[in-house]
Amino acid sequence: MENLFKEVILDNQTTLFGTEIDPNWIQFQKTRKDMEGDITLVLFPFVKALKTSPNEVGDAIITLFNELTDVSHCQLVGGFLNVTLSSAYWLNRLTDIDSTPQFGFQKPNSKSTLMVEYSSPNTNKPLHLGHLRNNFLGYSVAEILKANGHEVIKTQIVNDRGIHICKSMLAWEKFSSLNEKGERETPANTGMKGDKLVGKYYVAFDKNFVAEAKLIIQTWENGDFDGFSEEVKAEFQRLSQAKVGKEDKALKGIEDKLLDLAKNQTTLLLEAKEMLVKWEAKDPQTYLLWSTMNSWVYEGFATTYEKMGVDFDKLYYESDTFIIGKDLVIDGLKSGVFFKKEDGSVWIDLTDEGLDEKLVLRSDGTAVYMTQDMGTAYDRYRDFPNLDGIIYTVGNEQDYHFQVLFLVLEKLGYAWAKNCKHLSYGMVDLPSGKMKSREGTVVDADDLIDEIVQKAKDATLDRGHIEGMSEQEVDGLCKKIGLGGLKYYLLKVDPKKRMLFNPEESIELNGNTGPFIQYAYARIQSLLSKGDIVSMQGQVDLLSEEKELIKIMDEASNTISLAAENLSPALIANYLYELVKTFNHFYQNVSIFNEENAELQNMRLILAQNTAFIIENFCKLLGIEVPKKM
RNA sequence: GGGCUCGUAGCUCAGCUGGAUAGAGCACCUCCCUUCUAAGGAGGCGGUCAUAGGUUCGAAUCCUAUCGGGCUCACCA
Repeated sequence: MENLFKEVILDNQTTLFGTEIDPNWIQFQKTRKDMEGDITLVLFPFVKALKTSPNEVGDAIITLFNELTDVSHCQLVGGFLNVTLSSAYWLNRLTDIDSTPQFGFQKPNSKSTLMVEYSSPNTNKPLHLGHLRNNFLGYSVAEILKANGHEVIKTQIVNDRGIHICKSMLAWEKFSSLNEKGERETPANTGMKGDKLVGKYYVAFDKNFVAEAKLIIQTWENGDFDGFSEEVKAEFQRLSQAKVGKEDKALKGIEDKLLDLAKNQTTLLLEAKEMLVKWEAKDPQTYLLWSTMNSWVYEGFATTYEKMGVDFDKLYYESDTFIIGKDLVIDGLKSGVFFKKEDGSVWIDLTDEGLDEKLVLRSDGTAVYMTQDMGTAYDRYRDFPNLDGIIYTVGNEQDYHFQVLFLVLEKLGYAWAKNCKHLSYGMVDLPSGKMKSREGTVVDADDLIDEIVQKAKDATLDRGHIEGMSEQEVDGLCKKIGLGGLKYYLLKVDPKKRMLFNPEESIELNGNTGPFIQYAYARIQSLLSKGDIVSMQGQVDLLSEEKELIKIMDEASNTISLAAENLSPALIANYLYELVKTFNHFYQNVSIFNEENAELQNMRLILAQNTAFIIENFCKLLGIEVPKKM
């Protein structure tokens, strides 16, 4: 309609205004809810340029619009021209929506192949709340892109390499208790989830590591520096001096540095480092231990991913890609993109781009984070030569890293680098503050899901209405409700914003929540089962509630495009909430089964049917399941 | 200190490329279940859109500065 209005105005511009006008003056917006009308034309640009009054311009345009069949009437309110569209127009829109299979989905002409990376955990500890936001975001963005007609490859990069893995391995060898058969703890003989078991030893490493470091500080404080270098001694004395007279934060900062100094002197860290060297040299025993413990973790992750309802098409491992990255560095050295310092370390100079110099290879020739990410990207484009872009779902603490990575790839001459995007998201805070693994304030993903499903079950049993359902059905239902609530809670917030996770609120069933949306869907199903939909003649006058519902449905396809463009499932989530709220209002105020007018009743059923269709499919985009009964 | 980012109701969040009286939910207060599921609906209370300037007919939105929170500037990943 906006295009039609624009066309009509431009066609008659000289007769209307006596002069040509700038098409940009014609600005439309949705009419405010409290005003009568559907589309509003803003008249101020005309007023300013033509030096006339809003009423003069408005009246001229109104005479034009009144001749259009779909316009019911127009109203001028203080510089705004509110146009009310006819019932027939809205009924036609509804018919269009209703007769378009997969309305809003699978848009043509947008076909490209995109890779979406998400999750990318370390293999030394279980998944936590932060991973949940990451996974739900990544999965959802992948689904939204698919709905826009893109080919999508879901992937992750598994951080299976590095000192952190060695720490778990070492701790397991050193601290695992033996059972009566003389075996160390395994998932099989303890029944523990693999990732939890390995995580337990990572924690054990840290505990013993800190204890050893504190002992070392004690010996230093006693003046005993046997076996330590002069540099360490000097640094200890410098820090001890600095402590004098300091309080609170400043004191803690120095004590942390002191602890770090001592940590670097522990035999435990030394042993972990030795293990890493052995691993890089492919020492058979170390390699076996590494692959065994990693396989435990993968099994544990698989369970969690299944519970979360996410999946992947192709996995990448850092243990593979860091080698590719090293080759890229050698090539880049030859072509002059990188340069070598005296100590042998390799760097890239990005000062012209307003960034710093960045290390891409250590002086000992080993790979850093940047090296392997270069390798991973390269590997992906080698596997999928027709890839049009990669979307990295990674926390915003790595904004700088990705800025550099994409720039480095571009400098290496890869044209695809400009199509790489970092889907950056904010941390998840708890009411008690930041999550810190060292302080044990991390919310475990499995625990959280179980807890939330249990709460959903409590609420469901409390409410009743589950007569005739088997215990299995009730469990399945509660899983959908609990997980739906959790996913919606984490997705409804703008990804880039830091968010607060309130455990109480996340399981709330009222208001802007997942269960609210699921409930509306279930209710519609119950309505639909009571009436047959036949056809629509379109001969009725619409109530404002009915128009409102059609209007919001009409925005569906636009919302999917916007969400894909902005990589923001939050747009979908907030739209869904609007739709459901509008439907609830409609449902409460309009009788659907009106025996006096079969035509009206049928149209209302069609409205309900399409609302259900949109809810169901939009929920799919968010990874949320909708139950038919609640 | 440099870069990036955020600051909207008591709390959690919407507010698209500048447009009318700033929008929800939670919490608090009133109402509404003999009509298809009350996990619902209607209404009320609650705002100097961090602050100060600027651009504009018009600013929560754009620009500048300031204040406050976060992230980041590692031969960690």
